[in-house]
Amino acid sequence: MARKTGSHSDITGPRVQQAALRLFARHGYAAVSMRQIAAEVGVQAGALYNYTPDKQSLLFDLMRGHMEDLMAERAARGGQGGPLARLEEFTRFHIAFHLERPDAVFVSYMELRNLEPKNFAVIEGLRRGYENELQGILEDGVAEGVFAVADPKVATLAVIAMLTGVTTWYRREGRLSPAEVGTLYWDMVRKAVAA
Amino acid sequence: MARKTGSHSDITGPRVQQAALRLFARHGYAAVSMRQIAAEVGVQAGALYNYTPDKQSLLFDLMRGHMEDLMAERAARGGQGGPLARLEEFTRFHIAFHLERPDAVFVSYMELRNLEPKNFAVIEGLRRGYENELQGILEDGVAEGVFAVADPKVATLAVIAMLTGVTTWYRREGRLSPAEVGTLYWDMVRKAVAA
DNA sequence: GTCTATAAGTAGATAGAC
DNA sequence: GTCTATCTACTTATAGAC
Repeated sequence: MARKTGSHSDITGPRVQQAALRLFARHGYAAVSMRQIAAEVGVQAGALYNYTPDKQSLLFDLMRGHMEDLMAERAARGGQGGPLARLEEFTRFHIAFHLERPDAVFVSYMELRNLEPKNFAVIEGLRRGYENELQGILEDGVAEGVFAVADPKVATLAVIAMLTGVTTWYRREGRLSPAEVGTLYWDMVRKAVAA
Repeated sequence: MARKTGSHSDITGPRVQQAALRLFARHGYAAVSMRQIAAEVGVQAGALYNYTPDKQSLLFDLMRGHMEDLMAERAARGGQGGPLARLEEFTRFHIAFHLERPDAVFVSYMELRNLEPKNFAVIEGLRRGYENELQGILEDGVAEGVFAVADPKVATLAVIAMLTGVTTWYRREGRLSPAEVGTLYWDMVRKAVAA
């Protein structure tokens, strides 16, 4: 099927997503208007509705896409080796993945409140799946005696909070490379759960 | 000076703050209207302007109050003892203080984007002062050889992110008391920075 | 101190021309 | 596919009666 003259659908669509992500990350979902997004893309507000049924879907699609990327990359790596090796891999992966997508991370952690209940349930399900991966590693390590954590669930949430916090201060122009940051955090995670 | 008949200033004022805090925490600053706050208090929207010059001041006063409470309570305790004792005190204090004020914590960490530049600078200054307390403890411990942290600044931010993250999952009705949570986190912090 | 009424502007979303 | 124009509702903030 030949494309119609003047069709920019395959170009404008991704640009709408990018503009929304950028603006939601900087100012917050509720503070950003459809007109602002349109201006960033370079179209009028009405044109946005060729690419999204409404503003809420724009937010939900961004967050679902981010979480699905996260899960897909985890699945691709698969946990090889013992608990210690898997924990190191998880830690370095989490840091690297999050430092590559600061806007998506920010939106995914800050805008949960602005999801409609049904959409919230979907995102929460994906997040829970990711957390369970880490919890499984910690529980395996405890069973083998290489880790000592009094409460694997709390330890999981504590480690993820620590790792994700890196996005609040890391700057690409700063003194540390993502790999160096990964090493600093791995050192702390390793010791925190050590037997 | 006798109070005028019908004056509720000393009662309504705090109620406005409480309602704003509650609603900002649940839905976000940008998503909450002055009418919603007024409805929660039980007055009309116009009456709110007897207590705040504008919506932005409402947010700023809440955040500044929270940070000043935090700094005041820290100052009152003062760091006695060696680095290990001071770190334990800091950790347990941070957990307890944050679990007592979930709404204020949530607003203070989520709404930084919605502060006007001048207000943002004030809050950031207060936060920096708090972080410096922890960084000083870690640096003292490294100097004495009781701690081993490759990068005290990064370790400070990592520990604070881990501790503050407790507010995202803790529920009063849950299986753990605040003191028990404090002990779980202290165990991880202690090991994470241990020599 | 609180009310009602209102000003002046912006929101999300849609209709129809091109 | 994008535009202009518009609908309806809501926003912050103020003015003036009581």
